[in-house]
Amino acid sequence: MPEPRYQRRKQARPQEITDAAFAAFAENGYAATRVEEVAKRAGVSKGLMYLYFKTKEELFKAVIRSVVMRRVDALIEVVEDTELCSEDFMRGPMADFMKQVPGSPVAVVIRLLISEGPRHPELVDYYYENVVSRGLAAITRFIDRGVKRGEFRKTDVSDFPQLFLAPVMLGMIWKLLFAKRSLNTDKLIDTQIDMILAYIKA
Amino acid sequence: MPEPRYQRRKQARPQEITDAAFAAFAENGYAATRVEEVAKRAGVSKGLMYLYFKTKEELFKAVIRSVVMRRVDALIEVVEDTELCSEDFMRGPMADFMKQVPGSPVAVVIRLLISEGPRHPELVDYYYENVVSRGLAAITRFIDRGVKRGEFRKTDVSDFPQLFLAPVMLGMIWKLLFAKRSLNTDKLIDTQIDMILAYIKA
DNA sequence: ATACTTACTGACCTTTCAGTCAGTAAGAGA
DNA sequence: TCTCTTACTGACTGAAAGGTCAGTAAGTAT
Repeated sequence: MPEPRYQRRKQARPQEITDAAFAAFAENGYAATRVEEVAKRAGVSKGLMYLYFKTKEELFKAVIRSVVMRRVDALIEVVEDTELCSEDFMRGPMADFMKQVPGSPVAVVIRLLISEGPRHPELVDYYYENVVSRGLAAITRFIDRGVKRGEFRKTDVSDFPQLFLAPVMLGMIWKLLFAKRSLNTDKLIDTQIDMILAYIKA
Repeated sequence: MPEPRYQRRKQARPQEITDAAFAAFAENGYAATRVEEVAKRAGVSKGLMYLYFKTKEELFKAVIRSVVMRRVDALIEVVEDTELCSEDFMRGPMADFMKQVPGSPVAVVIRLLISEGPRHPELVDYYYENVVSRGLAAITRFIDRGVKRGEFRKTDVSDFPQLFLAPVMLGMIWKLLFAKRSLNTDKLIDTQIDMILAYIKA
């Protein structure tokens, strides 16, 4: 009794392929990754790829979307539900969240968007609407709440929630490019938070 | 008397080709740019490309190096030669320098390095040694000088000159990806400088 | 003018890879 | 057990693009 050459798994395939593609794109980028390589990683034939995704580009979009889907709401929920005072929240859960981004799949998505984004504007829009925009809005709400509570002064910081992202972004890029020149991303983020607090505390 | 079909310009060619390649890579990225396209922009035949650069990859490296060469020393000189007090310097020349980076060729180089860097480690090293490392060192010296003069307190900021780069980096990425969602990069940078100053002033 | 060197051209070769499709076998249904 | 459906395979195709090279003509020396 010969063991079957393959199993039919219509339901599970898309995820499996998407995951394999994510790993491959993460290592080599979009252009340099061959569809056949992804197929191999997914334990599937090249032909099957085209049953589930019409083109390589469709696959790419699916990968981005699948990563985005998974962990958009983490920060937002935490921000809205906390009972800590604003300073403790920033130094605690928010700092933790920020520190964990540079090593996460988000970093890979950013890299892919930087490389391929200009030729996939709808994808960039999608990412902006679903991640960036909502994340920034959450931060702004948090700051304004602090102001309303009398914990923070009214400052420019409400208009530039990007000040929170900046060290995270830098940490990400640093890790991608200069992995071997170590940078203490955690401490960098802590210092930025110290600075912001010193600046806005009432 | 027919006008000549081409001119011989052995001396000038490399620059011309490099410039054309920079423009093409800036628009479409490395992988999506055809060598023939670069040749066309440079007003040259495809064959000639391979007389001056052995492979497309060599051309890529030459492009990065040529951009890096041109304007490394701008910041560093200014930092060393100024006679302003530290705060005025940060709000003046330093801020100006930072604001002008996101729209400069440096941004393109960063984008190319993020996309292609992982497969060209020597190039990343080259960039790190010649730009990043020297830039950071200059900032650190500047901060330490301020401390020595009694203008600044001794803080973590000396260890994280990246705090100055962070908003610049974010501004760059933002411009590359979200060009149409405007962000006032200048004000973002000013605010970061305000924060840093508030944090470190003696 | 003439001969000579070499920067330059452009047609061609070769490889690579996205995308196709005729055929195969897993597994559900009767 | 014997269909019958369809998820799946893998050899193939066509095109795009990196790289080559025999030939041409711009410029130089005599």
